[in-house]
Amino acid sequence: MSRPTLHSPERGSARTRLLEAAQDIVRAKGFAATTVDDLCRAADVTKGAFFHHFASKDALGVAAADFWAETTTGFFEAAPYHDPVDPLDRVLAYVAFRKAIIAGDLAEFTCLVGTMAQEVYTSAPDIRDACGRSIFGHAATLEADIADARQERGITDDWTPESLARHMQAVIQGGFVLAKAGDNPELARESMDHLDRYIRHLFHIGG
Amino acid sequence: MSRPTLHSPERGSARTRLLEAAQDIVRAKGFAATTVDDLCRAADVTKGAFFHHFASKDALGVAAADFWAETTTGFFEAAPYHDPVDPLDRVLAYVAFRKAIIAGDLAEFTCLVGTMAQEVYTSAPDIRDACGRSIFGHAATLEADIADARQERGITDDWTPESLARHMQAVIQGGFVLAKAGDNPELARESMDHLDRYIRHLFHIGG
DNA sequence: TGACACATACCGACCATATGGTATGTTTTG
DNA sequence: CAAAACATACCATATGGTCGGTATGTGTCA
Repeated sequence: MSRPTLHSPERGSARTRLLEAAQDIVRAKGFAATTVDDLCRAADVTKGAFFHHFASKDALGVAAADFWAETTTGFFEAAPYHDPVDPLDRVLAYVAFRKAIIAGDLAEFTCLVGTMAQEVYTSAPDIRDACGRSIFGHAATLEADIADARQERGITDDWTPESLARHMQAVIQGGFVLAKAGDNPELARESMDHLDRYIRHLFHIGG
Repeated sequence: MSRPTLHSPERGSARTRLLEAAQDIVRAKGFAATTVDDLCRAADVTKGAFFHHFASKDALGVAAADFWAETTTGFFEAAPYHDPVDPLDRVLAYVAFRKAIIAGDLAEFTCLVGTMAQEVYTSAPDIRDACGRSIFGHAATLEADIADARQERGITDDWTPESLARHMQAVIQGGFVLAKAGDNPELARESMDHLDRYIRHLFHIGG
């Protein structure tokens, strides 16, 4: 779905480099504060190339959100948290994985689409919707494991797999907000620990 | 601490009107996308007045975060969730209160400092720190009730009142992010329900 | 009491520059 | 060769910020 130009969409094209630059810069400065020139400079591309590939700055925002969805989908599909045979173990392994990849600089592990959605949700509905597709699409990938775990463990409490999957994303996003506000990644990990504990409680598992 | 000018700091001054305008506009458009002219127009104030009261746009950002901390502190102090005699009931009443005030437009109930922190955490450390003070200061107001509830209920599990208080804020902030991304306030309420369930589990309370 | 010094609050025109976007090329590629 | 991919110069405007000026107190002292 990566806007496959007829010719060569191979890695390293100007379009791709711009989208990759957007991931880094927008996560660090936000979308509005990121200028077209910032992106061109980082991607080593001229303005003409930028507007050849994107009709406007907002159009790049949409494309960046879509690109983020693609890359993260691939990243999470290849992650090792799918390995356990027990579905609940897979869910808990997901949380552990999300916690484990919190490392280095804040802009390296926080979420592009969560950041953008906060900023532009009212002024750029197109971007907001693209961010929404990314977040909720990712949440949906957790539903099957949660549903299987529910069935396997005979859980009948009144919460749904869809709802828990979304809540997990909310905790992750909220952890990022606090980590940024406190300038401390540990704050994000802390909330993941609470999320882990919550899920164990939901499935009646001791510490 | 509201910069009490010697003369008349009475409500309705240009400075206050600008800070109130900032609450509305920044929550809707984000800080970077909010222009000084936007604020002056909304506050019915000239640019001269703006830069008389604030040395720069960033300085207004800091003042807006501080102003937010003041107003929300008063708002939550006056809220009814403090009434229950049982400390755990107060904690749960807080969550119920946070859920209850989710109404109307997204920009009306979402958090100014959470939004700003996400945007400027790296480009404007002063604003980020002011946002952090607001968020973590508010979280701290919950710690006493949580600690009392822990003691009263004989809970000795390995989580701290400080940590839970922060996690509660993370869930709230994350709920706002999802509500914006999905353009649906119900998504924020949904996470509050999970938070309520988590706290009940932590204190070994049935549905 | 009145006049003077002084501070604060506010006004509105102006400025330098940054910014998104365009027009018109030139180069590359299938 | 034709179309896509890029480059360069340029434009209109938006934007943060400045600056000189005015109006309204406020304290002080003769």
